[in-house]
Amino acid sequence: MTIRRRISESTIHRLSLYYRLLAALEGEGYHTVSSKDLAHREKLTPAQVRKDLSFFGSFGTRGLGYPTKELKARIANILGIDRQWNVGLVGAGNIGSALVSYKEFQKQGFMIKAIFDNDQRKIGSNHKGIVISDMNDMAAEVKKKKLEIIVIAVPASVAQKVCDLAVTAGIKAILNFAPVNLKVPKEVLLRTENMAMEIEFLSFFLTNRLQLDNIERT
Amino acid sequence: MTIRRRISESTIHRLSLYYRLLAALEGEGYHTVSSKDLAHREKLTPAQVRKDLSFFGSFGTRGLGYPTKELKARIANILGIDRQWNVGLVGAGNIGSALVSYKEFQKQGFMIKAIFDNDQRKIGSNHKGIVISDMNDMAAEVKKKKLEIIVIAVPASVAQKVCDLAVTAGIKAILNFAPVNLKVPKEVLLRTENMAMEIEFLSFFLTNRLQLDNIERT
DNA sequence: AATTGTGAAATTGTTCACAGCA
DNA sequence: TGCTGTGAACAATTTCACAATT
Repeated sequence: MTIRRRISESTIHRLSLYYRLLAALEGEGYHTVSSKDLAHREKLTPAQVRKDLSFFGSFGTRGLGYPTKELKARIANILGIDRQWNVGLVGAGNIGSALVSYKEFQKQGFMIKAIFDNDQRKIGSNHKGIVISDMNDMAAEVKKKKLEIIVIAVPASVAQKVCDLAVTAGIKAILNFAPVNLKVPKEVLLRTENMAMEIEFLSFFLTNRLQLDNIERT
Repeated sequence: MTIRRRISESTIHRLSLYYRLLAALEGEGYHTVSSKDLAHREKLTPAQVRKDLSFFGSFGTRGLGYPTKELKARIANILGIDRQWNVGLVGAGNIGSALVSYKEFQKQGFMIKAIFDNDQRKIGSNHKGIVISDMNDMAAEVKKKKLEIIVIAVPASVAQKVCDLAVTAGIKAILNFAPVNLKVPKEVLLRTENMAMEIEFLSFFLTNRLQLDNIERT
């Protein structure tokens, strides 16, 4: 029997949350957790937690809850973070440096195996153990180091060029930190992270003095 | 007459997109834009664009479209980015430095007016024109510099402590880059940006070879 | 007694379709 | 004619409520 169900973006996002929570709860010595435990710490409802998990099978025990370690492992497997990913970083500037030292990336198995830049002064130099390559050698490096994900951390003006290089090199997933809408073929996954948009969100709520849910207008 | 309508997170998020798009279109010389123009560049439907805008009044002209400049100004006003915000940054490490140089912040009116750290070697030194203050002087600095938003860019282990300091200082909006779930009183706005969760998203889709919409299970 | 797993109901969000206007 | 503004229809998501299970 094959069931087709739609998994929403929010469900995947919440799986990431559950994963972190389970790691924390495991550390606190919880051998089992209930949907209530998980929901409570994330301001969600227990029903939603159960529904999210039920998309991928049933691994709880009625009356008891979920086995912490097993559920964590299962979610890691669903998210694909029970393995290592070879990541290439483009841009050895401020954001790039921040990402290289971002422990959370490595902890989740995202290993930065190559750094690219177009600044001749930076190329060839060593950045936390990784020699910086010329952006134009991307295709060769992607092949040699089996890079699977490219993180773009260059100024907006060159981001599309970098993106095109990555696509040409055969990359299938791109995480973009440049504040620009990149164009990619439809088979390439693109996720754009715009930090300004996050702060605009706060600005909107501060301006309208809202409690994150209602607005009144005349 | 007072109408109460729910404005969703996605609507606000899309307003940010429209704002950027309008800025671009204005630069390209468009005096008016249609909902179709806006929708097309963002993979949305024209109806959705119109619906989003209609929450805040009607500023289009039937048959013609929306006046680019006016609509952009109106959205800036709705988002609260037609003014300056005094922002305090906590953490002069990698992510902090990246944010200080992030042009998009200033362009949108988010001015970093103070930087805090707890490293005695950094305190007192000058970082892009801003003298780094002691984290423990936050309350005084918030008052003196009229800081309205605090950006947390410190390691996860000290993030809650920093958050508490900010709340005590009377801050009402916090943008958090530490990969941890902060606890704030309900009147304080909190937005947490977890870069690892963004890449996990890519990992999920790569692992399950999905086209961002369906999953098959047995 | 506690808690899962899941159809059904309720709610929220998106798209349609068209009247109304420039 | 072209395009907005919006109620109505539709679709997706969340919550409810309860049988099933330990």
